[in-house]
Formats: sequence, C-alpha cells, structure tokens
Amino acid sequence: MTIEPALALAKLPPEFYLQPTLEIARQLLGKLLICDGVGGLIVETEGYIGQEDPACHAYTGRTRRNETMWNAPGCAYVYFTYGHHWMLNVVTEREDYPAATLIRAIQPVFGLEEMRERRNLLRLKSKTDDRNLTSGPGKLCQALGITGELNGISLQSDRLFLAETPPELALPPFEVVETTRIGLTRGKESPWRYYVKGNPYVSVK
DNA sequence: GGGCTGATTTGCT
DNA sequence: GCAAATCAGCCCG
Repeated sequence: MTIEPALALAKLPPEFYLQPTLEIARQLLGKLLICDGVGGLIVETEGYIGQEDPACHAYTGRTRRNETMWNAPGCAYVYFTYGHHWMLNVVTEREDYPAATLIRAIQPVFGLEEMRERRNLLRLKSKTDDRNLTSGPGKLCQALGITGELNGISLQSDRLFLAETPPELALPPFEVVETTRIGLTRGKESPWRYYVKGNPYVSVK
C-alpha cells in the first residue's frame, strides 16, 4: 500500500466528537487515524471520563500537563509518560469537562516503511514482525511521529485527523470486546476499554 | 501466551 | 522524591 493523499479521505466531522466518550471509544474502532499521511485502522481504545474517574489524569485536578482535557471536543491530547513514550488521546465531552479517548492500537495501512524506520524495527529481536509497529499506545505514536508538538491540535487539521474508512480498506465485520483498562493502579474496574476481537494489532488480549 | 523488571524523563506533591 | 494510561528482554511453561 502506497501513501495516498489524505485529501481523498472524509474526516470525521466536528459533530462526531459531541457524542458520549464511551460511544466515541466504541465507534472509533475500524476508523482511520492519519498523521502526515501515515496511519491505519483503529483497533483498540479506552475512555477516561471526568474528575471522578480515578484513572483519569483530571482526577487530581487541572495542571499544565493535563489541561488539554478541558478543551472543546475534537482535538488531540498528547502527553509524555514513563520517560519514553507519547500517548495520543481524542478529547471528548463538552468544553470545560475533562474527558478523552485513548487510542491504544491501530492496524497499519499507509506508510509501512516509514513506520518501520521510525520504530527502528531492526533493533528489535523480532526484526520483521510488523505487529510490533503499532500494537500499543506508545508504539503507534512513535510509528506515526506523534509528539507533544501536536498536543491540542484540532482533528479537523490536515496534519492529524480521524476519517471514515473507504470500503476497500475496511476491516472484515468484527465483534467488539468490552473490558477493563490496561496499565492502571486506580480505576481498574470500569470496563471502558474496547477492541476488535481477533485483530493481531490489539496490544493485550 | 504470561509474569517480572529495568530503562529514563517529566511533572506534580 | 516519586509515580507514571509503556516497552522490550528474559524467563517460564
């Protein structure tokens, strides 16, 4: 698959982001995520909702790091963690209410070679396994070149956006698995994680 | 497949 | 100081 001009793709409209966070998390499965022409199909997401959600960054109040979560819906919340990794979220809910959907994994479609270089796949033990490109929130940000520079950017922009998937690129019909979120110390109970059943790019089965 | 652990930096208490 | 919405290597089975 060569890199197609992003122009041909229909961006998800601003209204899409007015839906409840978990509705968005579920509906994003199978949609396209594109950053500078590189991207693929979303196969795993998680919702983080408000100051009452103990796993949400907003739980401990508004800070410079997390303030993008209070933005109007439909922009990117990108943050750095564990000293290594960037994470990409889509801001949801009304302005002044902190909530977002974390994009945890995609299936690569556009720009495979660029992803392999950015991920430096050859340094890994499994040098040729493309499942290592985007099967996790930190991995997909590295593969797509997403960093804090994009924090707060509108998803109506041409650099970073979500789009409807043209039929020829669509996943086969799939079941959605609803389960608990990954990597948390608090708020593990809420089943706010969604993934495409059986997809090889899902981070944890 | 799953569990354990070190890496490495930032932002907040 | 320290915890963190992770990753990758190693060990085990």
